[in-house]
Amino acid sequence: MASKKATIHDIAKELNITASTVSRALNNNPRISEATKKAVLGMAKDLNYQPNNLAAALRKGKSQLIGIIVPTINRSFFSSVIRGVEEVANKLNYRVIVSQSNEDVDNEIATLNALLNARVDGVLVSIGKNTDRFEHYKDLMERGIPLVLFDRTTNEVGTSQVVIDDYLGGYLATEHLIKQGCKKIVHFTNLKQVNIYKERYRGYLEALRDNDIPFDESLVYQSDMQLVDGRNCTEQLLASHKKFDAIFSASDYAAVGALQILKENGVKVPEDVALVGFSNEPFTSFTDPSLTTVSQFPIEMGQAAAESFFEILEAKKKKFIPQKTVLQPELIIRDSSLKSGK
Amino acid sequence: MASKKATIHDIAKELNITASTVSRALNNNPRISEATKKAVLGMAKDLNYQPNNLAAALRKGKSQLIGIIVPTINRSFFSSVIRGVEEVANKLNYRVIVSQSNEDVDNEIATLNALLNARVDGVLVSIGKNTDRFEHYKDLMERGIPLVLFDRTTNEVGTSQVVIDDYLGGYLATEHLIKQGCKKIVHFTNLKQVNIYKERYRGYLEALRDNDIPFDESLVYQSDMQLVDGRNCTEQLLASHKKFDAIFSASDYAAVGALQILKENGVKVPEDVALVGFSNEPFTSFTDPSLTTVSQFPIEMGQAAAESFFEILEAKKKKFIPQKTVLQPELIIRDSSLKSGK
DNA sequence: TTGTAGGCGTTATCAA
DNA sequence: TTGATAACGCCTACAA
Repeated sequence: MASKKATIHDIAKELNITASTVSRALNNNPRISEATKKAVLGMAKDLNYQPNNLAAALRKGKSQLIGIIVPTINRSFFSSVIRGVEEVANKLNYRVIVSQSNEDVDNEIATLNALLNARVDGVLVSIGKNTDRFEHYKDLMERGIPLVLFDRTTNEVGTSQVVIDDYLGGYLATEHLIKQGCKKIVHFTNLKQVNIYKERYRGYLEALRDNDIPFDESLVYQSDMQLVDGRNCTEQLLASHKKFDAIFSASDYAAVGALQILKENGVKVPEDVALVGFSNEPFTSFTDPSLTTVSQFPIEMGQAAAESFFEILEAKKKKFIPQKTVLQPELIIRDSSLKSGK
Repeated sequence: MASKKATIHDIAKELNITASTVSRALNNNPRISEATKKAVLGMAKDLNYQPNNLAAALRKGKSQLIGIIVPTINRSFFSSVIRGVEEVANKLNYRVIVSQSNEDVDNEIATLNALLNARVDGVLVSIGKNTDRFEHYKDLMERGIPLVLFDRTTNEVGTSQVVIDDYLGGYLATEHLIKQGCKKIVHFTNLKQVNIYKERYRGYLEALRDNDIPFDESLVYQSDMQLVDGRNCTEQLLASHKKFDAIFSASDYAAVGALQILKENGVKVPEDVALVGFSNEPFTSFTDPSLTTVSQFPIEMGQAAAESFFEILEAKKKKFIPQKTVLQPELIIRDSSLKSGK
């Protein structure tokens, strides 16, 4: 008896009641007797009833779907964030649709529209590196669709954000290197793009100042912060014959690139040069030496983003004041920065 | 003028035509004049019309949504597969919903039901390690809902599958080690669970036989194949004082664990022991030495899975014969297995 | 080529 | 506590 799917009408017919009653029974509506409720639930099971969320969504004007846009899903950090969102969302009977922008603004807009067409109830976004237009997000706000930005955010759109304290992360990393006795600390960063790097840089500067270490601008290298960029910057660094005893890279990928070049050139890590990355990508514990880095607690970030989303949803009718949730990062100390020996 | 969302009725009203005409214009129905079509498209743009896919889905009985279930999203391999699926799906105006089973059967069933409630048009699944029941998938088949299994599959459910030739992968890896002069090749595997490991093991055996290398069962170590398992197995291996000159680990994670223990014990890789992993996880190019491994072309696998899905969808009315798509793996040779020196 | 009418499955409103 | 009715936005026979 596969036949067709059972609907609330089928249940109603069997029980000689109406669909509205069935609907109420199924939705824990208080205006229903225990007896009929029990009967309905039993019949629902018998008929293997599966609610059609689509119909409910159409009627209610909400889909129980949350859209997430990330630059790329293929990155431990982002997939962990997604996982965090799912954990919270699933508990509240929401599902998650994921799309990638591939760091492209047009793609970001297209994918956003696709999500809207799928009638998501709201969108969580980590904006792409090159995104310089935000009209599509402002539109969203005007249309009253909940929007939460996480990790890579902007203040241009007046909505809730979830970030880690990148400033603190940069500070902790730099301070740690200073405590290891480092005085000439190179910094790899990318100040032209998203805020997160600027904040980490600010932490770096502040830690230097607090410890009376003179800032040397020539020790700051800017790039796209991929592995290959870390390699290139380190090669330039070595070729320049500048003195340095540490590198704080605002990206784990660039840090690994640095590690490779240093080793290839016989520079010992951490003995000659201490090294710290940022993000706690899984591979940082696999390198030799393992890489000191800063954990951003991606799962917690996802959870916080989801919670922010639901807060907006709750507050929809009242006026809502956008919140900025700031998570604390943690320095994960591994071998690449431990001068004190084993 | 934010007001409410425009519907086809709004467009119709503006143009003094009916909603059905608008619908036809919007859906490239041939029964429409070029003139009205142009007018409708123009007005749609003016009113910033966004189609309500929900309503269309309800009416048509299909949602343009594909559900994907993976053991964990936080794994380069799986997230790349998802990306591959997205590429194909998005082109055909389908969206993707992702869920994780976390390697748990009950979770797998729950998540499957959630996807069905979201009225996905079909499901792509990589089954969990511990999944030993398949009724929920058989149900799916009976209900005529397209199902495609990928990577971790089973033959218990008569549906299309997409896998790589794990046997060939195991063969290539082992053969490569033999060509490097290795004769005592340890194998890390997990034969109690999913097929993929059995196939890799079969490739290992066959390569040994083809090259007249005697098989020594005591060189096969079984575990859960995580990093820590690789460490444990390698410690046991060293403690046993067996002679060996290579390790072929059916998982990159276990291979990295092996690499760590070997180095900690002063065993040189590749000079003393050559090492090959499996999956081409990104970190395999970051280790020192970089890790020889087998690429499974996850993006291509995702694309193939999506294509299989659409084939089933197309053929829905006719009888459909399940297909097994087998992708060819590729050996990625890096430093960890190159005895011939730099 | 266009219009009419009905319904996809559910829920909200009103009345009983 | 339950029933009747309409509506969410769209698509599709069928009729014109």
